Amino acid sequence: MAEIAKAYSPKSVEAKWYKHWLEHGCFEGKADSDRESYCIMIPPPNVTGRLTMGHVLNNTIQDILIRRARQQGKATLWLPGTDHAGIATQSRVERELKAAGKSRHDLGREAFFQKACEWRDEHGGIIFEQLQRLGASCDWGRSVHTLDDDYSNAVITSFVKLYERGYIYRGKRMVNWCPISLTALSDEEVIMKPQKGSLYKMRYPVVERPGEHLEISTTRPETIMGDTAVAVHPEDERYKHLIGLHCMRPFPQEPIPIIADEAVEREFGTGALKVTPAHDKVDFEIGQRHKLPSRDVMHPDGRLNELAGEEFSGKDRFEARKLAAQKLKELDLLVDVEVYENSVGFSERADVPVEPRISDQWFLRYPQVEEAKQVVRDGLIRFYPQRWVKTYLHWLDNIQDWCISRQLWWGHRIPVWYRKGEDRKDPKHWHVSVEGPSDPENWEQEEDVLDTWASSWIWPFATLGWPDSEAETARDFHYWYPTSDLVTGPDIIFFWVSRMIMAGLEFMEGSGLDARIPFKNVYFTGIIRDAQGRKMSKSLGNSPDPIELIDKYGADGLRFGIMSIAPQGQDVLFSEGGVEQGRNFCNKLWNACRFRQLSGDVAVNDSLAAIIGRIEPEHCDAMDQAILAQLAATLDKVHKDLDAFEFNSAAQAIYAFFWGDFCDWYVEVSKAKLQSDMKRSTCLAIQDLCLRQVLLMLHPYTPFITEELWHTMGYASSETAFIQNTLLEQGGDLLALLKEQGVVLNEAVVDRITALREFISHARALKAQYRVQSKKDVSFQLASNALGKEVLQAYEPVVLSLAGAASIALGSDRDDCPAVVTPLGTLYLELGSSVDIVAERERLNKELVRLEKAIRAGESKLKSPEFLQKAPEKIVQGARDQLAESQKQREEIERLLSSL
RNA sequence: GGACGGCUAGCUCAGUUGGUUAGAGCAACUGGUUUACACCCAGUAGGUCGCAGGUUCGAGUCCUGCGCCGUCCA
Repeated sequence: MAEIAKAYSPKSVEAKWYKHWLEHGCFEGKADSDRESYCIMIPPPNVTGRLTMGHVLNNTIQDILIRRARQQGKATLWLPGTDHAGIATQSRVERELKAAGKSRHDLGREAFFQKACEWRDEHGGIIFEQLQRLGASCDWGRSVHTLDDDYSNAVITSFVKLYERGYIYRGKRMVNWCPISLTALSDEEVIMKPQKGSLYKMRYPVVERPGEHLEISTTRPETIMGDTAVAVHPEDERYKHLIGLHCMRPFPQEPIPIIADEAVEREFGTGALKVTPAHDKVDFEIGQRHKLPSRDVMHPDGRLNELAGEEFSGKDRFEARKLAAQKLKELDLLVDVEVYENSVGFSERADVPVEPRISDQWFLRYPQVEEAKQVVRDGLIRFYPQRWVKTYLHWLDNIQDWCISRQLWWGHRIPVWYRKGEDRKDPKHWHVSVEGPSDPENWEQEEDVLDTWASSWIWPFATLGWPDSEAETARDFHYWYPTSDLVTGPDIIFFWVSRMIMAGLEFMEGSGLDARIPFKNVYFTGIIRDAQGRKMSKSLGNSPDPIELIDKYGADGLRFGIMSIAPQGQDVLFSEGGVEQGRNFCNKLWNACRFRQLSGDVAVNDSLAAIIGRIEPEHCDAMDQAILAQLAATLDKVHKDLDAFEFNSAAQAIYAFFWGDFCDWYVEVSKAKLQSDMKRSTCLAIQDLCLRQVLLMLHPYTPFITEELWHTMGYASSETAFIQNTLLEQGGDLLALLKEQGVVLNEAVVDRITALREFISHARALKAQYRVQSKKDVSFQLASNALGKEVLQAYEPVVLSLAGAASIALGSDRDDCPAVVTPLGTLYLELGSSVDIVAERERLNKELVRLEKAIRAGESKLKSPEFLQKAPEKIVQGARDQLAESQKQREEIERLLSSL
């Protein structure tokens, strides 16, 4: 056994073990038909991304799950990977080009793609190194990127299959258009934000009735030029007489019909709506119903075009808004402008208002919608916390077709070819296949690429080789699929989770839904926020660099810290204090092991049975039994919590046992016990046992330090016997093994030790209150009850050392020293000087007040016949016992007070 | 407008089917070079459980209404 340093220094330990683990293939997913399979697919981070606190939380949880699965003897696979992040990556590369005075069009499609690949290769993969620093036990050899050849093939195959099955169509539709990225976006990529704007009230002359006007409200006067009608509600008495007439669009001047449509909100503005089918979703639908022409007055980049008229052509949409308002004023058509707040959709990536725009796009009608609802509703897939089920089902109930095409060059190019010289709109002239047409010279491929999410929704099976059956065999597809748990944020429940479920159900074969679902449990993490509850963002500069935190506190410290402050399913308010606590915890663990080493060499530690074999039942006293019982209870609690994905509850249970029960109590108790030759070896065996189980329980949270200590403490049977391959017992297993050894835990023992611990606390408090230095051994006298006498006689050395006492004499009542009522009797502190009567009275009175309150409550409860009649016997008896105890203590305190 | 979540000690949060005197960590305060650990030890203080009703022998916990904060959907 090696010497252990005084303070834990994570740096070298972490690097050393990660290297060992990789060298010995610890994380390789190996199919094993004798064992249950357990598989997690990483939510692929952006290939050029850097580790964020969100990743830390998310991946620590995944690592906890997979490491625990190993401790349960399962065959495990945690498959890592990255996605190409279409818009994000493309705009980064374009920005770089722009700095060099070029655009992607200067390069051309092929060269641009090449350039983007280079950029990706240069900046990519860093996040993997960072995840390794965190200790993530992924099978790196299986890493997948969404633009890998075989993954791309899977993406294209999925498109072709869906097309063949009739789910995909091309159409000129209203889409969310990003004027910066120049691409369509899906509804999910649009963020609604409240905006302060103006509501313009203006009047359009009614053509057929000179002198009469129709008042119209709009927030977007810059689209006036695109108006092709004015709509009112058919039931609106104010306007009924105008339906069928025309009014004059102010610029460019042209009569447009006044129509009736139920989509018009009568209460909004004046109740008359200008209809611009090319620039608004609702207007587009009205236009369809009334066969109105579309006037698209905007360029893709948000500048107005020629149709808008000379004055407006070339102006940006926001500039045009001002200009249009001004022009209305000049024409004396502007009635009023009021301040108005409404929600405006913003492009998630470019953070500018999206422009509803008509364009040719590819759409997907979602497959397997009903089945996707069913599998979650019926619990084939479980959500943790469960409440997200409602959000999920609500989205599926209101599902809209998915715009899957993007006007980008970075991504999977849609596998559709158009016959040269023919009408692209007519599917008769299309070729849709994975390989492409055999006579490519006669065809032009679709320019658009697929939405990144349309490549990542097949992640759970495309990473395992689908659709290539040879690859599936090589990667043990059928062993790992369906995967076990998915860990992700609720913000991508629509983007990703629901879509993966539909994809799994659509593409996987198998009779039952349970064979086709992509995963069985979904754990939704919270969002990491700063201490003020704000989201972490680059612009606020409030997101700490996890790698700096690892350098400062160690990966284990960061992991344990974040897990103990992360409430279940709620957002996490990050503060460095939590990480510091994690580091401190690791240091405490380190020192507990170090102290164990300083206490004496161990005999045999390399199996649980061997350690238990060292316990001599006849020397296993109440304190030993109590800590063993607490250990067994903690094991059960940790298993139960982790089964329910309650990570911080399990962490707290381990913390409380290790720090509170083991270090603060049992190790302190041991210091006296180790003096006794008789008790020594049993005590050390129990310490070894506790530490071993603590290391095992902790290993999923803090893999590095536990592996290190596992070896230095001799728990490993060899260099390469890693802690991850040791099964973690249930409490019952431990009790059974102890029983075989002849150690039977008496339930009452824990209560007795609790009473003893309370007694010690009282003794220490008494000393502290009288400003006696805690190290100074003082003399006590105990007017003991039966329990006190027994306990004191049995454990005198321990009690003396823990209370910091030179002696505790059994005696009778005193009236010349401060006293405290304890479960073992009334304890007197011999001061040698006179008692501060005022202070003592104050102290005792306070205690008296507390007791009287409890007694009043107890009495009134026990006076109520209904309580006695209706409450369970156990509760009634408990109340009686408690009241009796309180009354006894009150009498004692009253006696002490009167003797002062 | 709808849905969901939160409101418990100065701060962050536990509190599982209603049951004995509502807990922990951090911060604060007092004292401490104990046979490991100051990244530590001992102790003290701090709560009308958001508000108002209701059900019940008994409510932080269940029901109803309201308020504030947050998220998502329209």
